[in-house]
Amino acid sequence: MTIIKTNKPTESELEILQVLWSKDSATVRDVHEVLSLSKDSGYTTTLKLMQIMFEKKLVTRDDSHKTHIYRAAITRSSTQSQFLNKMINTLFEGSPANLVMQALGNHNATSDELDQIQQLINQLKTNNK
Amino acid sequence: MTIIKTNKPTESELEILQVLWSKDSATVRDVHEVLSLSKDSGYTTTLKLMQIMFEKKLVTRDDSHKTHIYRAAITRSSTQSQFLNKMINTLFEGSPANLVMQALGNHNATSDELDQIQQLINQLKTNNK
DNA sequence: TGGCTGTTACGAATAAAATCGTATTTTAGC
DNA sequence: GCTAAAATACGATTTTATTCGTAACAGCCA
Repeated sequence: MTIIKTNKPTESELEILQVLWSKDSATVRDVHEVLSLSKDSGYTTTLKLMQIMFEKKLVTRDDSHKTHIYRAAITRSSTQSQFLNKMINTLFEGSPANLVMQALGNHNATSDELDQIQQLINQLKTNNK
Repeated sequence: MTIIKTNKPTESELEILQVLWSKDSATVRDVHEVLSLSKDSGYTTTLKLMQIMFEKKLVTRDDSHKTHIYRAAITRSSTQSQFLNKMINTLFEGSPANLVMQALGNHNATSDELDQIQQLINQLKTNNK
Protein backbone atom coordinates (compact mmCIF):
# COMPACT_ATOMS: atom_id res chain seq x y z
CA MET A 1 0.00 0.00 0.00
CA THR A 2 1.30 3.37 -0.99
CA ILE A 3 1.04 6.28 1.30
CA ILE A 4 -0.32 9.30 -0.44
CA LYS A 5 1.04 12.42 1.14
CA THR A 6 -1.57 15.01 0.30
CA ASN A 7 0.32 18.23 0.65
CA LYS A 8 -2.31 20.58 1.90
CA PRO A 9 -1.65 23.95 0.33
CA THR A 10 -0.98 26.83 2.70
CA GLU A 11 -2.90 30.09 2.66
CA SER A 12 -0.53 31.77 0.20
CA GLU A 13 -0.30 28.71 -1.93
CA LEU A 14 -4.05 28.71 -2.28
CA GLU A 15 -3.96 32.28 -3.52
CA ILE A 16 -1.55 31.23 -6.22
CA LEU A 17 -3.56 28.17 -7.14
CA GLN A 18 -6.61 30.34 -7.56
CA VAL A 19 -4.85 32.37 -10.19
CA LEU A 20 -3.59 29.27 -11.95
CA TRP A 21 -7.03 27.72 -11.99
CA SER A 22 -8.56 30.84 -13.45
CA LYS A 23 -5.97 31.17 -16.19
CA ASP A 24 -5.12 27.55 -16.88
CA SER A 25 -1.44 28.37 -17.22
CA ALA A 26 0.64 31.36 -16.21
CA THR A 27 4.13 32.69 -15.58
CA VAL A 28 5.37 33.86 -12.23
CA ARG A 29 4.90 37.41 -13.42
CA ASP A 30 1.31 36.76 -14.48
CA VAL A 31 0.53 35.36 -11.07
CA HIS A 32 2.37 38.08 -9.26
CA GLU A 33 0.54 40.78 -11.14
CA VAL A 34 -2.80 39.42 -10.02
CA LEU A 35 -1.69 38.99 -6.43
CA SER A 36 -0.32 42.53 -6.33
CA LEU A 37 -3.84 43.82 -6.61
CA SER A 38 -4.72 42.49 -3.18
CA LYS A 39 -1.43 42.22 -1.30
CA ASP A 40 1.94 43.87 -1.44
CA SER A 41 4.71 41.36 -1.31
CA GLY A 42 7.56 41.37 -3.78
CA TYR A 43 8.06 39.48 -7.00
CA THR A 44 10.70 37.16 -5.58
CA THR A 45 8.31 36.13 -2.86
CA THR A 46 5.83 34.89 -5.39
CA LEU A 47 8.64 33.23 -7.31
CA LYS A 48 9.93 31.47 -4.22
CA LEU A 49 6.48 30.25 -3.28
CA MET A 50 5.92 28.86 -6.73
CA GLN A 51 9.28 27.10 -6.62
CA ILE A 52 8.33 25.51 -3.34
CA MET A 53 4.99 24.51 -4.79
CA PHE A 54 6.83 22.89 -7.66
CA GLU A 55 8.90 20.83 -5.22
CA LYS A 56 5.74 19.84 -3.40
CA LYS A 57 4.19 18.92 -6.74
CA LEU A 58 1.33 21.33 -6.29
CA VAL A 59 2.15 22.77 -9.69
CA THR A 60 3.91 21.60 -12.80
CA ARG A 61 6.07 23.74 -15.01
CA ASP A 62 7.38 23.91 -18.49
CA ASP A 63 10.93 25.24 -18.38
CA SER A 64 11.80 24.68 -21.98
CA HIS A 65 11.51 28.40 -22.56
CA LYS A 66 13.37 31.12 -20.79
CA THR A 67 10.29 32.02 -18.84
CA HIS A 68 8.79 29.07 -17.04
CA ILE A 69 5.15 28.35 -17.51
CA TYR A 70 3.23 26.99 -14.57
CA ARG A 71 0.06 24.98 -14.24
CA ALA A 72 -1.84 23.75 -11.22
CA ALA A 73 -1.11 20.10 -10.59
CA ILE A 74 -4.12 19.57 -8.41
CA THR A 75 -7.67 20.33 -9.41
CA ARG A 76 -9.81 22.97 -7.88
CA SER A 77 -12.47 20.47 -7.05
CA SER A 78 -10.20 18.01 -5.25
CA THR A 79 -8.78 20.86 -3.26
CA GLN A 80 -12.24 22.05 -2.40
CA SER A 81 -13.07 18.56 -1.17
CA GLN A 82 -9.93 18.39 0.88
CA PHE A 83 -10.70 21.65 2.67
CA LEU A 84 -14.37 20.92 3.03
CA ASN A 85 -13.58 17.63 4.72
CA LYS A 86 -11.19 19.27 7.08
CA MET A 87 -13.68 21.95 7.91
CA ILE A 88 -16.57 19.58 8.41
CA ASN A 89 -14.50 17.68 10.90
CA THR A 90 -12.97 20.51 12.84
CA LEU A 91 -15.89 22.88 12.82
CA PHE A 92 -19.13 21.14 11.97
CA GLU A 93 -19.03 18.08 14.17
CA GLY A 94 -18.49 15.87 11.18
CA SER A 95 -21.82 16.70 9.63
CA PRO A 96 -21.83 17.94 6.05
CA ALA A 97 -25.49 18.85 6.43
CA ASN A 98 -24.60 21.23 9.24
CA LEU A 99 -22.17 22.98 7.00
CA VAL A 100 -24.63 23.24 4.15
CA MET A 101 -27.31 24.70 6.35
CA GLN A 102 -25.02 27.24 7.90
CA ALA A 103 -23.77 28.22 4.46
CA LEU A 104 -27.27 28.59 3.08
CA GLY A 105 -28.54 30.45 6.10
CA ASN A 106 -25.79 33.02 6.33
CA HIS A 107 -24.99 33.88 2.78
CA ASN A 108 -27.71 34.82 0.42
CA ALA A 109 -27.88 32.75 -2.64
CA THR A 110 -30.03 33.84 -5.56
CA SER A 111 -33.28 32.10 -6.41
CA ASP A 112 -31.62 30.51 -9.37
CA GLU A 113 -28.91 29.07 -7.23
CA LEU A 114 -31.44 27.75 -4.77
CA ASP A 115 -33.24 26.07 -7.64
CA GLN A 116 -30.03 24.48 -8.74
CA ILE A 117 -29.32 23.17 -5.28
CA GLN A 118 -32.83 21.86 -4.95
CA GLN A 119 -32.44 20.00 -8.19
CA LEU A 120 -29.26 18.42 -6.93
CA ILE A 121 -31.00 17.34 -3.75
CA ASN A 122 -33.80 15.70 -5.66
CA GLN A 123 -31.25 13.87 -7.70
CA LEU A 124 -29.41 12.67 -4.62
CA LYS A 125 -32.64 11.52 -3.08
CA THR A 126 -33.55 9.39 -6.07
CA ASN A 127 -30.11 7.86 -6.09
CA ASN A 128 -30.44 7.03 -2.43
CA LYS A 129 -33.58 5.04 -2.89
CA MET B 1 -16.34 53.70 13.23
CA THR B 2 -14.70 51.04 15.30
CA ILE B 3 -12.39 48.57 13.76
CA ILE B 4 -13.21 45.08 14.87
CA LYS B 5 -10.14 42.94 14.82
CA THR B 6 -11.52 39.45 14.36
CA ASN B 7 -8.78 37.25 15.63
CA LYS B 8 -9.11 34.25 13.46
CA PRO B 9 -8.33 31.19 15.60
CA THR B 10 -5.42 29.06 14.49
CA GLU B 11 -5.62 25.33 13.89
CA SER B 12 -4.73 24.40 17.48
CA GLU B 13 -6.96 27.07 18.89
CA LEU B 14 -9.85 25.61 16.98
CA GLU B 15 -9.23 22.24 18.55
CA ILE B 16 -9.46 23.82 21.96
CA LEU B 17 -12.56 25.78 21.10
CA GLN B 18 -14.23 22.59 19.96
CA VAL B 19 -13.76 21.11 23.38
CA LEU B 20 -15.01 24.24 25.10
CA TRP B 21 -18.09 24.36 22.89
CA SER B 22 -18.92 20.78 23.64
CA LYS B 23 -18.53 21.15 27.40
CA ASP B 24 -19.64 24.72 27.95
CA SER B 25 -16.86 25.31 30.47
CA ALA B 26 -13.68 23.45 31.29
CA THR B 27 -10.32 23.59 33.00
CA VAL B 28 -7.04 23.32 31.19
CA ARG B 29 -6.78 19.76 32.38
CA ASP B 30 -10.23 18.91 31.03
CA VAL B 31 -9.31 20.27 27.65
CA HIS B 32 -5.92 18.65 27.66
CA GLU B 33 -7.36 15.27 28.48
CA VAL B 34 -9.62 15.41 25.46
CA LEU B 35 -6.87 16.61 23.16
CA SER B 36 -4.52 13.88 24.37
CA LEU B 37 -6.77 11.34 22.74
CA SER B 38 -5.88 12.62 19.30
CA LYS B 39 -2.50 14.30 19.65
CA ASP B 40 0.46 14.05 21.95
CA SER B 41 1.63 17.41 23.08
CA GLY B 42 2.26 18.20 26.73
CA TYR B 43 0.03 19.74 29.32
CA THR B 44 1.90 23.04 29.41
CA THR B 45 1.41 23.39 25.69
CA THR B 46 -2.33 23.32 26.10
CA LEU B 47 -2.01 25.68 29.03
CA LYS B 48 0.07 28.14 27.07
CA LEU B 49 -2.31 28.06 24.15
CA MET B 50 -5.24 28.77 26.39
CA GLN B 51 -3.39 31.66 27.99
CA ILE B 52 -2.71 33.11 24.57
CA MET B 53 -6.35 32.63 23.65
CA PHE B 54 -7.29 34.51 26.78
CA GLU B 55 -5.12 37.45 25.73
CA LYS B 56 -6.67 37.35 22.28
CA LYS B 57 -10.07 37.26 23.94
CA LEU B 58 -11.01 34.01 22.27
CA VAL B 59 -11.90 32.63 25.68
CA THR B 60 -12.87 34.04 29.04
CA ARG B 61 -11.82 32.64 32.36
CA ASP B 62 -12.85 32.61 35.96
CA ASP B 63 -9.72 32.76 38.09
CA SER B 64 -11.39 33.20 41.42
CA HIS B 65 -10.50 29.63 42.25
CA LYS B 66 -7.10 28.12 42.26
CA THR B 67 -7.92 26.23 39.09
CA HIS B 68 -9.08 28.54 36.35
CA ILE B 69 -12.27 27.78 34.51
CA TYR B 70 -12.44 28.62 30.86
CA ARG B 71 -15.27 29.32 28.46
CA ALA B 72 -15.33 30.06 24.75
CA ALA B 73 -15.76 33.77 24.15
CA ILE B 74 -16.86 33.35 20.56
CA THR B 75 -19.73 31.20 19.42
CA ARG B 76 -19.42 28.13 17.32
CA SER B 77 -21.77 29.54 14.75
CA SER B 78 -19.97 32.86 14.30
CA THR B 79 -16.72 30.98 13.92
CA GLN B 80 -18.29 28.70 11.37
CA SER B 81 -19.45 31.75 9.43
CA GLN B 82 -16.04 33.32 9.60
CA PHE B 83 -14.38 30.26 8.15
CA LEU B 84 -17.09 29.62 5.60
CA ASN B 85 -16.74 33.15 4.31
CA LYS B 86 -13.03 32.81 4.01
CA MET B 87 -13.37 29.54 2.24
CA ILE B 88 -16.04 30.73 -0.14
CA ASN B 89 -13.78 33.55 -1.17
CA THR B 90 -10.50 31.71 -1.46
CA LEU B 91 -11.76 28.48 -2.88
CA PHE B 92 -15.25 28.79 -4.31
CA GLU B 93 -15.02 31.93 -6.39
CA GLY B 94 -17.16 33.81 -3.93
CA SER B 95 -20.18 31.63 -4.54
CA PRO B 96 -21.83 30.04 -1.51
CA ALA B 97 -23.92 27.92 -3.85
CA ASN B 98 -20.78 26.40 -5.30
CA LEU B 99 -19.68 25.39 -1.86
CA VAL B 100 -23.03 23.89 -1.01
CA MET B 101 -23.16 21.85 -4.15
CA GLN B 102 -19.67 20.53 -3.73
CA ALA B 103 -20.43 19.65 -0.12
CA LEU B 104 -23.63 17.87 -1.03
CA GLY B 105 -22.11 16.06 -3.95
CA ASN B 106 -19.05 14.71 -2.18
CA HIS B 107 -20.28 13.75 1.22
CA ASN B 108 -23.26 11.58 1.65
CA ALA B 109 -25.95 13.08 3.72
CA THR B 110 -28.81 10.96 4.94
CA SER B 111 -32.29 11.27 3.50
CA ASP B 112 -33.40 13.03 6.64
CA GLU B 113 -30.69 15.59 6.32
CA LEU B 114 -31.55 16.17 2.71
CA ASP B 115 -35.16 16.73 3.74
CA GLN B 116 -34.04 19.23 6.29
CA ILE B 117 -31.98 21.12 3.79
CA GLN B 118 -34.81 21.09 1.30
CA GLN B 119 -37.09 22.57 3.89
CA LEU B 120 -34.59 25.32 4.56
CA ILE B 121 -34.38 26.09 0.87
CA ASN B 122 -38.14 26.37 0.55
CA GLN B 123 -38.14 28.72 3.45
CA LEU B 124 -35.42 30.88 1.93
CA LYS B 125 -37.28 30.97 -1.34
CA THR B 126 -40.45 32.25 0.27
CA ASN B 127 -38.51 34.89 2.10
CA ASN B 128 -36.89 35.98 -1.12
CA LYS B 129 -40.17 36.67 -2.87
C1' DT C 1 5.21 24.05 59.87
C1' DG C 2 6.91 21.63 56.01
C1' DG C 3 6.44 19.02 52.16
C1' DC C 4 3.69 16.96 48.44
C1' DT C 5 0.55 17.66 44.56
C1' DG C 6 -1.39 20.08 41.05
C1' DT C 7 -1.68 24.32 39.19
C1' DT C 8 -0.31 28.87 36.63
C1' DA C 9 3.31 31.94 34.68
C1' DC C 10 6.54 32.80 31.42
C1' DG C 11 10.75 32.79 28.76
C1' DA C 12 12.91 30.31 25.38
C1' DA C 13 13.50 26.69 21.78
C1' DT C 14 11.67 24.78 17.67
C1' DA C 15 9.03 24.50 13.56
C1' DA C 16 6.60 26.24 9.69
C1' DA C 17 5.41 29.89 6.54
C1' DA C 18 6.31 34.06 4.17
C1' DT C 19 9.39 37.56 2.66
C1' DC C 20 13.28 39.52 0.64
C1' DG C 21 18.13 40.64 -1.12
C1' DT C 22 21.52 39.41 -4.02
C1' DA C 23 23.86 36.49 -7.30
C1' DT C 24 23.46 34.05 -11.40
C1' DT C 25 21.46 32.77 -15.77
C1' DT C 26 19.18 33.43 -20.18
C1' DT C 27 18.35 35.57 -24.37
C1' DA C 28 17.13 39.17 -27.57
C1' DG C 29 19.09 43.10 -29.90
C1' DC C 30 22.87 45.58 -31.26
C1' DG D 1 30.54 38.55 -28.90
C1' DC D 2 28.59 42.17 -25.54
C1' DT D 3 25.31 44.21 -22.96
C1' DA D 4 20.84 45.33 -20.93
C1' DA D 5 16.57 43.55 -19.39
C1' DA D 6 14.10 40.15 -17.31
C1' DA D 7 14.05 35.87 -15.44
C1' DT D 8 15.51 32.12 -12.01
C1' DA D 9 18.07 30.28 -7.92
C1' DC D 10 18.83 30.29 -3.31
C1' DG D 11 20.37 31.50 1.25
C1' DA D 12 19.04 34.32 5.03
C1' DT D 13 15.81 36.88 7.68
C1' DT D 14 11.40 37.74 9.68
C1' DT D 15 7.10 36.48 11.31
C1' DT D 16 3.83 33.44 13.26
C1' DA D 17 2.53 29.22 15.53
C1' DT D 18 3.60 25.44 18.45
C1' DT D 19 6.00 23.19 21.98
C1' DC D 20 8.30 22.67 26.19
C1' DG D 21 11.23 23.31 30.51
C1' DT D 22 11.48 25.34 34.73
C1' DA D 23 10.16 28.45 38.37
C1' DA D 24 6.80 30.02 41.37
C1' DC D 25 2.58 29.59 43.75
C1' DA D 26 -1.64 27.72 46.36
C1' DG D 27 -3.79 24.54 49.09
C1' DC D 28 -4.09 20.40 51.61
C1' DC D 29 -2.90 17.54 55.49
C1' DA D 30 0.23 14.62 58.40
